Amino acid sequence: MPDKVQRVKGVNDILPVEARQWQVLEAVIQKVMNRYAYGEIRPPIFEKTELFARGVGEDTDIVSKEMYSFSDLGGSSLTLRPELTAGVVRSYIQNNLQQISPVQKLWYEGPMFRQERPQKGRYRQFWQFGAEAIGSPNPEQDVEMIALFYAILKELGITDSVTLKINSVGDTESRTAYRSALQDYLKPHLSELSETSQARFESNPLRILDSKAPQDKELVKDAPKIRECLNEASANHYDQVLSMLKDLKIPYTQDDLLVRGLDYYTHTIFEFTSDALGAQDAICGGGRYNDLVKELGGNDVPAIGWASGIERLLLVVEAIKPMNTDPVLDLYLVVLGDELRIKAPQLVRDWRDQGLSCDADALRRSMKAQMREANRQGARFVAILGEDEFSQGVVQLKNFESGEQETVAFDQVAKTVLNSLSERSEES
RNA sequence: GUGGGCGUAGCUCAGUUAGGUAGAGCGCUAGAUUGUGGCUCUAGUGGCCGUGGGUUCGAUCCCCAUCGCUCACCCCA
Repeated sequence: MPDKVQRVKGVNDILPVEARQWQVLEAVIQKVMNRYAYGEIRPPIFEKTELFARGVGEDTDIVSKEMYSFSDLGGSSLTLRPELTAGVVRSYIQNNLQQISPVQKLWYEGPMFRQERPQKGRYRQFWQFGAEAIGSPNPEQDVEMIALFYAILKELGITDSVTLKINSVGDTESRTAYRSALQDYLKPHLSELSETSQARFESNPLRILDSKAPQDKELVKDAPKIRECLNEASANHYDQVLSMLKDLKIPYTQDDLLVRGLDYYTHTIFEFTSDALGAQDAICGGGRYNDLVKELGGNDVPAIGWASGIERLLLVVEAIKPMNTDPVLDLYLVVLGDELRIKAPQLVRDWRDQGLSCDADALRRSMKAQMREANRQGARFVAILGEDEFSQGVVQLKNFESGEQETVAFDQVAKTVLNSLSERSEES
């Protein structure tokens, strides 16, 4: 026998049982995005490698070591998207969306690809949904963005196990000032820092703040705070964001050490983490990126966005508020006697056309086996068809919950089932 | 890329104290009930014990390699 072909490392199959959870989550996402007036955008799965190099940043981990890049037949270097902000911005610029409206509120959902070592809640193909609001420089836009994700958490019933961490890196002037202040503070202790942090001292000193090396943490405790270096405009922006979050009663933790890994952030940055997860506890991350549109060749347009990992979010849901994903079927047709089997397709087709979820056995199994199958599929009704019933154009319609059974004509079956089901849902 | 743990039935796992070619529960199939599911009872199906090599009369067990899974580091969703 030939070897079984195995799936690629770090990816997974979403089987029907799990897919039902995904469908519920996706329905929640779509509903909330509609309420917040965000429109869906579906950029391609792959882009020119250059887009991510310029958009995400050459020095980031994502670009320097995690991308799935390849050459196509024409010799272009292409890359499976490792995140989608760069793709959305590219699309915004290329399609002149600014001309349609000065503010574009967009959302997306789809698979992303990063070649990292897999672990719990981190996969090489993973799904993100996210939102980007391009056009407004104002703090109310920041707050709406955060409220948007918070609303999704609320719908899922998991706000209690989630923490919002927030910080500001300010505008370019503030960040430059802070960079020097931080370097001045760290310089005398340079040799005490971890190897990676020493390497970052010149290239990206802010990242030393979120280092997990014990010696770095010790030093960083007394380092100057970004907040203290914000210029007036940046400080005002941030204060207003926090004040509006209080108005909306969205709890947050001000985190002076929060510095996100991507190069493009300015002003507000935030992260939602969950205590229901292991080491990979971030379920949503985002922030303002006022310079990215310009850097990718567009006009000088401010923007803010976030992205959330679906696999991780579902892990939290499963731990905190599991969904009921038992299968449900309106009607199962049980046929007795092989001569009648050929009548089944037309009957179930008609009932399906009339709006029932309906199934029938195609293995010519015994009645007992068909009844068991109906039970397995969560059938709420079973229609039993034998010789006598067929000659009279009727079925025995059995309510699978109560066990009650009545004789119903073929063309009345769907109506009877639908009436009964709608009565039941009104009661509950 | 670095380190730890683990690969035995579709799933969760036991087991070989010290090497003699394997078990349970769940699931699946069927019967008890020849036209009535769920509960119960009974029986059955199902495994080159991840793969390759070595030691041995003999390896699922010991040794080596390899692949895979998993957790953590780095970083991130």
